[in-house]
Amino acid sequence: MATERRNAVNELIQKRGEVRMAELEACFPKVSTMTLRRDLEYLEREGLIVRIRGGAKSIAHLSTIKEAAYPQRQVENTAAKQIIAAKAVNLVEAGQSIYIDSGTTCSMFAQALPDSALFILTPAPITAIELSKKPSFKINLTGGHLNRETMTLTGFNAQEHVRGLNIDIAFIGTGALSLNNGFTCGDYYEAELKKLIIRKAQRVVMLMDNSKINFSMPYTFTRLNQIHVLITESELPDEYVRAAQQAHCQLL
Amino acid sequence: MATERRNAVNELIQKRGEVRMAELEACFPKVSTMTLRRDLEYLEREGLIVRIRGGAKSIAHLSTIKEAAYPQRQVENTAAKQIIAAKAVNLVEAGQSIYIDSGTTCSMFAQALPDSALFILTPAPITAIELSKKPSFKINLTGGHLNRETMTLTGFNAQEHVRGLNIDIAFIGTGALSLNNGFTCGDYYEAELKKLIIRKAQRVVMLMDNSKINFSMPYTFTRLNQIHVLITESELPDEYVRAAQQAHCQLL
DNA sequence: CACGAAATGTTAGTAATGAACATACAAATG
DNA sequence: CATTTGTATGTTCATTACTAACATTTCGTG
Repeated sequence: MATERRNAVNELIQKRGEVRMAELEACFPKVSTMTLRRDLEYLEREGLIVRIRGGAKSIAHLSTIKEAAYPQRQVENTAAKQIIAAKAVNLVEAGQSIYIDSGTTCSMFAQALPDSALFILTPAPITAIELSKKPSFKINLTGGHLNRETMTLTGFNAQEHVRGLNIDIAFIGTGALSLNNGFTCGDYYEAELKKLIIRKAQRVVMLMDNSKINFSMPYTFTRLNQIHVLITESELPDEYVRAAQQAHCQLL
Repeated sequence: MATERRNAVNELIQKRGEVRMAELEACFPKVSTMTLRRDLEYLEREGLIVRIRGGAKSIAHLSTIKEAAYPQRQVENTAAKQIIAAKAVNLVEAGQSIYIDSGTTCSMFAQALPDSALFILTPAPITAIELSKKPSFKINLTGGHLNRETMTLTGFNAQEHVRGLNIDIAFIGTGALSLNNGFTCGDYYEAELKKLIIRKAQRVVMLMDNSKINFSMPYTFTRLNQIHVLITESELPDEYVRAAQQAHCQLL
């Protein structure tokens, strides 16, 4: 039957992410190349795959949504963010209830988490979708208005939502850090949400790559003395190390 | 400069979604085909595009995330759903406040909506992300627990959230329709949310492809007499047409 | 200025593709 | 029951797009 084979072809592509024509022919020796070609044509029309020269790719595999979501933003400092994510993962224990903020650094941290029993709250739909691939997570989105710039949910509803939950550890991202203004971000509502989370969480962990240092953005949402751990990819400048020590903020 | 041109090529692809080699050559007459080819190769390695025979596509455009999210689901009826979506779009007017349910049919409808001043509430993070590409929309997510099976937000929080909002038109999807059990779906919490929305909305529009007819799923969430419009891709069987007439439900 | 490295251009061979036509089979029609 | 229609498939073949390999230019750096 035609549709059975098509589904089989589709499944194969979804599973592998990408197949060459030759592989397909090997898997389906009973039908001709042309038939498989036509199957691919069909699946492409259905929006399940893209045909590339010599084979086809699964669209699902391609859409590691990052590009879809933060469109114009450059892909910067991936390496640094990976380091930060790796450090942060060690702070989490199975069974905990954690909050993961929006932003690329936090999103990488989310992806680095091992599949274990965790309750995860996040205001980032993209992170939620990524997380949903690991079946042990219980995922909760804050809800509210979706801010296009940051792909973050904010506003009255988001805050209402958070009030009823308990958070063991909050992993927060930041737009900037300066000695004068502390941790700052560019959106009022996001700042408010961060403040609320920081107040509610047992433990607050800030994830920040060093490129954020010595800048300020409009809204201060916390300072070194209110957070418990600050994770960066490498050593901070001396004045920040001193400030952190004074504020009893652990550096990782 | 090489990087400038690459960025320009990338932007062009991101803007158009897809370009043919010939178009690229027309846009960049100063460089050879081969250079453009190498640019595409580079952009592909960066994860920004996929090269297809004869040109390239933007990954951002492809990540019509639907498949990323409903992974295992079989290939179904895209054509039918497109027809339904096209019909439904006509019911919406600028300035309205609408609810868009989760599910592939509703998601296609969402994508078919023209960019106009609309307040849109949805329990589907995927739909929210899709919608965020159209800048005139005000997008609101219900929040709550993310159900992996359906990629839908449900639960206490989602319902709390909805209570405070006013909806002009609700576009609802369904798992099945039968004469005995009415419209049914497979998840208790989703059924509850749908019920609530149907109660709150001024007008209720059901989007359903005909393959859903004559089946039942565990939870009934509404019946023909509670909805105002039922949109399908083609004529319904006679007994359903009669039932709809009796229930004063418009068929489109 | 000279040198190597990177970017670009040129060419030619090849492999993938799609169009056109042919066949087989099933369903619909008379 | 014969005929028609439609769908799925196979086969062939010309076209085209692609890559690899090599040649040339441009650029940056000592």
